[in-house]
Parts: sequence; structure tokens; C-alpha cells
Amino acid sequence: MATQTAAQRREEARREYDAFIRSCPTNQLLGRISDKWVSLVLAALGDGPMRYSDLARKIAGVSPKMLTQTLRTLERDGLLTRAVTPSVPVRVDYELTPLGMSLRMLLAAVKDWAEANIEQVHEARDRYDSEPAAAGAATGTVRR
Amino acid sequence: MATQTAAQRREEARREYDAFIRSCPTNQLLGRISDKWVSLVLAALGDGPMRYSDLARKIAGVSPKMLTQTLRTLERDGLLTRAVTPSVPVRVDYELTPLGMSLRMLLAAVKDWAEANIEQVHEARDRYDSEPAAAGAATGTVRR
DNA sequence: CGGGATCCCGATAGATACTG
DNA sequence: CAGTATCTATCGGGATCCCG
Repeated sequence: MATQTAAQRREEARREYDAFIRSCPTNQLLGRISDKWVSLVLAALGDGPMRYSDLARKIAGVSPKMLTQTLRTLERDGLLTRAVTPSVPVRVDYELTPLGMSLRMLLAAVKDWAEANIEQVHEARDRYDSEPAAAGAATGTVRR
Repeated sequence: MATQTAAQRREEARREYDAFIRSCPTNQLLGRISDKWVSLVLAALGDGPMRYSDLARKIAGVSPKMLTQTLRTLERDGLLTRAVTPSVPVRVDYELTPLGMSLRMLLAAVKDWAEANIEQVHEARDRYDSEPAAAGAATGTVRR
């Protein structure tokens, strides 16, 4: 057991890395905003408060479970507020907090970059895909 | 079969939504940058070109497979270049393109937001977690 | 109306082993 | 050195049913 395999060394490194990742604000944020539904909820609530069912209709395609789950984590992180009105049919309103608004701004920046550069990305992709895959093309990997 | 269930209607909506999503540059970009390794590779290459094994060592914890996969997609999207030098031991250098640099800037903006606001998020989280879960607390859900 | 609890499946990250 | 090929364990996401 003297000589450590490369895999063993990498596993140890991975632990440190994992610990680092969890404490890294940037990765936490990336994980949050890249969530499939988060950006849509944030966008939807940008026009003002909405009820649960309004959100469900506006986002169209989201299951109740995912909508609730998304809203819960966003509430937990202080990005939106949840107001329950105990009327006869219950009424629940969601509204962005200033912090949520702020995140929405950041998302807008992301959107701007995407719209400004997506064309270049697509061109690069087309170029790459139409490449002869160089000489040899050993196993014939198709890269799709 | 006259009455459509809510699930059926939602499924149809989901198809439209999925088509929309795939064509949405913002979501494409979010998917890309939120990839676990992409941000790390981009960060690593910010200091200049690096060889494959240098990246593997610097990123520490990544498996060969994931590193290669990440590099390939980034190359395909025109965010970095891959230069093979057919010397005796093969040598491969990776370097960011201007587009890649640009994306790195965006990521920096994300990082800035994260570092500026992560504390607020953590505070909100602590507050949320220490809440009595309101009156009634029916099923005793613990929310962890 | 606004959810919670549960089961299930497809996608994928990662370990492992091998190659030019 | 710079990957590729394969298998498996995990896990998010969705469907479904039920409750306050």
C-alpha cells in the first residue's frame, strides 16, 4: 500500500475539491440560476407579484412539484416572499425581494451576453461538426 | 377521452416549452456555464495556454473523461482552441479564444454578484430554517 | 386552491481499465 | 502524454395520489 494509484490520489483531491466547491459562492450561485425553472420564475415575477396558479399557467409545462420546489428554495434564499391569504379558497402570492430583483438584473446580463454571442457559438459549432475529423479518424467516433 | 386531464394538457404545453427552451440562447448559455467543470477550465485557462495534464493537475479531482468531454464541448463552441504538437510524447495545448475570454468576463460578473450577496442569502437561509414553520405545522415536515 | 408524499425512470457523472 | 471505451451508481425530474 506504499504506492498510491493515480485514482487514489485523485479521489483525495476530489474530496478537497468538493469541500471547496460547496463553500464557493460562485458555484452555489451558478447551481441556483442554472436550475431549469429558476430563471423562468424570476422572469415571470419581474412584472410584479403573482399567485401560484398564475405562475403555473405562465410557465406552462412545469409540474406542481417542480414549481413548488423552485419557489421554496427561492424563498429560503430570500429571493422572493410568500404571502398566504387564508381566504375561503386559499390565496398565495409570490413576489421578488430586492435581492431577487438584483439577481434578475444579473440574469439579464447573462441574457445579453447570450444573445450577443450565440451566433458565433453556432457558427463555431457548425464549423466543428463539418470538420473531416482529421486523418485516421480511428474508431469513427461520431461526436454527437 | 373527451375530457383531457390536467397532466395531458401540461404535457402538450411541455413540448412547446421544450422546443422554446432549446432555441433560447439564454438557457443554452446557462446550461453551458453551469456545467460543473466549465467554469473551472475557463478560470484555469485565464492565465494563458495550458497542456492537458497541466489542466488535469490544476483542476484536481476531475476524471480524464470529464476533462476531455468538457474541453471538447468548449472547443466545439469556439470558446477555446486545441493545438496538437506531434512530438515524441504528444503535446496538446488548450487556449481560450477571444470569445472564451469574453465568457470568462461574464463569469467574473457572476462571481462578483455571488461574493457580494452570498451573505444575504445565507442569512435568509438561516432565518428560514429556524422558523417555527408557522402554526399547525401539520405533518411536521422538517424541510431539510 | 395550493400544496406534500411517494414511486419511478432516464440521463449522466464518475470509476476502472485499456490504447496510440 | 493524452486520451477512449465501458459499466455502474446516483439523482434530478416527472407522474400520481392525497391532504388541508
